[in-house]
Amino acid sequence: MFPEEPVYEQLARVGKALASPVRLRLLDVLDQGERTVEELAREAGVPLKNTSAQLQQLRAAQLVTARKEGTRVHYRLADERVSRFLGAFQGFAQERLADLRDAMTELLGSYEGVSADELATRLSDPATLVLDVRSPDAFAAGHVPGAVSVPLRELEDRLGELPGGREIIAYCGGPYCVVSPRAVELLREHGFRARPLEGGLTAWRRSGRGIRGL
Amino acid sequence: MFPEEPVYEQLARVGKALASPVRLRLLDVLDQGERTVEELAREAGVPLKNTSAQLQQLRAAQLVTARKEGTRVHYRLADERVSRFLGAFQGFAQERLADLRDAMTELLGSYEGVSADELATRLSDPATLVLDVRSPDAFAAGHVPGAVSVPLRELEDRLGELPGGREIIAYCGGPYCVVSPRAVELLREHGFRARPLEGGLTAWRRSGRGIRGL
DNA sequence: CTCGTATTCCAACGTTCTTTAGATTATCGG
DNA sequence: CCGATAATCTAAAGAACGTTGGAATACGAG
Repeated sequence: MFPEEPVYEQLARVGKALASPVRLRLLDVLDQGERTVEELAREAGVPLKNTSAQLQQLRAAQLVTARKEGTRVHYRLADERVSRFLGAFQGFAQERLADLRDAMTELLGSYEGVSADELATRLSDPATLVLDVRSPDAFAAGHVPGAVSVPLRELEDRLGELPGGREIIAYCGGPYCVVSPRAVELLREHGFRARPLEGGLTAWRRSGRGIRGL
Repeated sequence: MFPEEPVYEQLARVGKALASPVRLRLLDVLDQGERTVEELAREAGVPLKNTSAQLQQLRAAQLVTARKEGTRVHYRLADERVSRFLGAFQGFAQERLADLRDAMTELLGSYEGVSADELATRLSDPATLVLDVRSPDAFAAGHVPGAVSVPLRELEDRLGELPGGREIIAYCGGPYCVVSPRAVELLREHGFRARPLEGGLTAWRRSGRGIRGL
């Protein structure tokens, strides 16, 4: 009577993949670059067993692919279109749910961010310092060329290393990462001029610009 | 420790809305135009109670809005962006899941369809007949200007009414609607030249062209 | 005011999904 | 070959979701 059912069932497979906060977060981490299961679990704050289980589902929905190397398995988004769709999905959800926008401003504050385009033009400007405030591991896995790695944890102690006068552009992982706004807050309290990169490293990657591994 | 959680929870709300075959089908019907709960239930082949329950969820995710008129409630997609996103979602799922493409060709056959653009140019061509093979109710709710309503059920009996020589473009609801391919099959068996409209009335609507109510 | 219709609310059941513990596999280094 | 590590598989408990029956609401017609 309703032969379309299998088609909608297939469509729902993709929807289901996007239906869990844990999976969405894993996708956001992977959108910064390839990661092993262990790295993913740590960066996303999800128990390892669970991380592995959710990755199986993402793989079944063909959103990620795995590559085995020795004893560890590296996951990555299946291709660039997944990244773009993820961006569209997040944008769509944001324009739709006021609660989501509220949660974001509460989380991220309301610093006017720098766009990926603006960052690109500033890269060669000696009056700008680009600061990667993620973990050293994340930095090693891929970062904006020319960025300096200072994990947020160490930032307060290492303020002396930073040159005065230059404007600092701080970034972290994805569009919902809280780290760079925290860094900007700290920097401004100590008299630096600082702004966060809008959308984090993910936005940089999506804008088609290269990242540099270590 | 991981303050981003509420944000991902909100994102997942939208994902969850897309995680059920029933809801996806309801959205596809609504993408053709406004419908009451009862019409939706009938067109989608879902029990009325369940239809209502699922609509509550779609409303909570702000994908649809309701408008009360007398004793019945008319639902529609919240705005044009929902329709566009739905198209992107379906396209993304199709390019991703081979199983989905298989289910589609099994369901729809492999007639080369007419694009909405092509249909637009053909509308004024007297050598073309545009055939709406959906139910009279659906036709009344909105159709391609100039289209003739012949529900698939009646098509075989009314073949005599159709002019020979003209090419027939048959359409039904959304991209996964089986009705127009069936109609094309029937028409070709009886010697007519016929092709389906790619993506159905939904594609026509999305392409920004008007539809005519009754 | 009462009745009938369209829809929603509430509660309950069954199913599916998430999470985690325990066992298992695969690979590397010795 | 043995032991250690990374990841997965299996199974089971718990939470969330889909579905449906019965009651409730809201409205229009008479």
